[in-house]
This record gives sequence, C-alpha cells and structure tokens, in this order.
Amino acid sequence: MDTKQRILDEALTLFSEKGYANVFVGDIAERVGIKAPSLYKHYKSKKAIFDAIIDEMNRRFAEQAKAMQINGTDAAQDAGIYENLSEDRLLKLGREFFLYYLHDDYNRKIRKMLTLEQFHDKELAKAYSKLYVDDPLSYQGMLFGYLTAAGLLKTDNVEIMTLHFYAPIYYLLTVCDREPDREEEMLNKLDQHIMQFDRLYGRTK
Amino acid sequence: MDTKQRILDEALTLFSEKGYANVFVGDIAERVGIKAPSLYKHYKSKKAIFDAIIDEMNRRFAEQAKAMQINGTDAAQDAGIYENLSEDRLLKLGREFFLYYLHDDYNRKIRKMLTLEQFHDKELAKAYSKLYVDDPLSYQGMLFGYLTAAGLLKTDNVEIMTLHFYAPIYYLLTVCDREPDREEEMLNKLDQHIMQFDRLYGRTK
DNA sequence: GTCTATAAGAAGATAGAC
DNA sequence: GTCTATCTTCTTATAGAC
Repeated sequence: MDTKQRILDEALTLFSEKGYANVFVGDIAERVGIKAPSLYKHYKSKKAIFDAIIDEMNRRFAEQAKAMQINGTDAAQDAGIYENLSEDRLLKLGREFFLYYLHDDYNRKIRKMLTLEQFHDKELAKAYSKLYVDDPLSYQGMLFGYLTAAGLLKTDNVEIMTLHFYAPIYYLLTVCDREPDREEEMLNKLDQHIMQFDRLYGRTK
Repeated sequence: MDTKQRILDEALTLFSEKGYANVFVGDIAERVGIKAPSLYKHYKSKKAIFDAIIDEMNRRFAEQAKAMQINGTDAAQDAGIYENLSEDRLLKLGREFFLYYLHDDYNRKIRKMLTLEQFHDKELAKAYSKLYVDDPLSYQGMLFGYLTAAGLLKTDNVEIMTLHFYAPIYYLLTVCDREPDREEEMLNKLDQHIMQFDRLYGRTK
C-alpha cells in the first residue's frame, strides 16, 4: 500500500488516541516502518500530515453527505420504513447505526481526534459541530419530517423531536469512546431509549 | 492571593484552552507573574500541577455531591417543586442551571480540560464519566423519581426519562463550549427542549 | 520565594549519501 | 524514497545567588 496514505492512517490512529501534541513524527514513522526523516519526503511537516487528514475527512464526509441527500428518502422508502416502523425494527436500526459509528475504525478515530482538537481553532470547532451536530440533526430531521408527515410519528416540533432522538444516542456513544468496557451497559440504555422514544412519539401503537 | 493556588488557577485556565501538552511551564509562570524556575518551589513538576488540579477537583465535587445528597430533596421541597411545576417555572430552572454550568469559570474550565484529557488515562476517563454522566443522571434521576411518585411526571422508566432530559442539555452545553457564538441559538433550543419534555412527560397539563 | 544562568534532553526538521 | 548524522529550537528542570 501507498506509503503516503499509510502515513495518514497511522497518524490518525495516534492522533485519535493521544492528541496531536503527544504524537511525535518518529512515532508515526515507526508505525509505518520507516525512519522519521523519510517521512519528510511525503509531507513537509507534522502539521501538513494533520491538515491532510482533515482534508481527506472533509472530502469523505462531503461525499457521504451528498450520497445521503440523494439516497436518503429513497432508501427509507425502499426499506419500507414508511409503512413498517415496528418497535423491533426501530431497535434493530438503532443498534446497527450505533454499532457502526462506534466500531467503524475511521469514524471512531476521526470522532476521537476531533474531540481532542476541537478547541484548538475555529475551523476544527466548526468541523466538529458540522459532523456531530448540524449535519446529523439536519439529516435525521428530514427523515423524521417525512415520517411525521406519513403519520408514523407525532409531534409539533420535528426539530426538537430529532434532538430527543439523536442527543441521547450521541451521548451514549461518547461514553463508549471513553470507556469501551461500558459498551454493553450503553447498548442496553440505547434499547431503552429507543423504546421510550417510540412510545412517546410513535403514533401507531 | 496565595501563589500556590494562583498557579493552579492559571494552569487550569491554560490546560482547558490548549490541553496539557500545549501548555508550557513558562506560560503558567508568566500568567502568575513569576519566572518558570520559581514555580518549582511550589510544585515539583508540571505533572504535579496537573495532579493537584485533579485532586482539588475531586475534593470540590465530592463536597458538592455530599451537599446535594443532603439538601437535594429538601431543597426541592422548599422550592415548592412538588406542588408547582409549571412550564414557566421549569423553563426558568432549566435556563438557570444551564447558564450556571456554561458560564461558571471553574465548571467550564474543568469540563473543557477533562474533554481534552479524557483519553489520556483510565482515571481521567472515569472522572469525566462520573462528573458528566453517572452523578448527574443519578441525582436528576432521584429528583425525577420523587416528582414521578408525586404525580407530577409520568413514566414507567425514570432512568430513561432522566436521560431524555439530561442528554440534550449536556449536548447543547458542549456546543456552546466549542462555539460560544452559538449560545443564543442553543438557549433557544434549550427552551424548546424543556417545553417538549414537559409536554411528553408532564402529567398535570 | 524569586531571580539568572544553564544543564539535559526531546522533538521537528534538514543535509547528503545510497 | 530510505537511511544516518546532525542542526536547531524548545521545554523541563536544576543550581546557586540574593
């Protein structure tokens, strides 16, 4: 595999665990299997590696956002979500979503890295808020808007209903990032959260 | 004011903004108005300063937790919360609580510092979870348990109701920590959250 | 307890051979 | 593109005078 990309991968792993300042160029090089000076043939500085990670992140997530906008409603329709939103189905969807974001290496590392660097500058703060606040609330809000219009959910404030769904999930996710041992405990809470959400906002019960 | 304490205060300020590794002993000293070597007469190392901050934090919050256990229900009773839980009152309480934790210097700095150091070791991870997950859910859960028993709230799962109340609030708080410019936007969402929560779980409407 | 001077070492980055 | 050797700067920490 391409060394230039491997450097980004190993750097992301280290940055997500220790934070930018606690990772040394030599650490990254060692993981890649080269010496530190060789790394400077690929990137002109440590900062340039970090910037490249952020660039790739923006590219990847922009692509994903585009795909979701295109497929969002269609996919939901294909999945029959507008006709069949049973509690069992909702639980399964919630768990799948949760476990994907929790365990997917790329998502987990980016999330942890941004957590550690979010106060470093405004760009990073904005990136964090976009990824974990504005975009998911906007996307979920759109989906819940359709579900409400279709009579499967009931509320006069879709935006807050979306917050009520998403904030606890994200909160439980951050506990797992911090203390992986508590994953089972949080999965249990996740199930209860979704069941309760369904009872509060679901119309077809 | 006592230099030893001033060192802790200035160090906390810097750690909460830049993270431990990005703060140099000289920075702390400069803020205190002394030179770096003088600082070593008060603390034997940079790490010792950090540890002292954590120790003080544990001491302070343990004290506070004790006071809340003693006063929790009594204070609620004195405030007439069991008889009069109007939406207006709930909104006011929510905002007060939110703005206190958002703007109180000590709480804000500790929260941001732990956010930046939470993955550094297990002790810090546990401290974070205790302060911002387990303790508040436990305390609020107790209060909501009483309110439910008193017939002011309705649910068959107090624990999840508490999560539904607290997680969105904490989530909005973290947005403000990251992007102070969005405080007004988040306060607006906070109000809507509390109103919706009241409509979902309140019994007396 | 504060200072100046300085040691000791770490970390980012470059030079130049291969 | 990778290496060894090295430079430079930064950072923690100590020594010792006042």
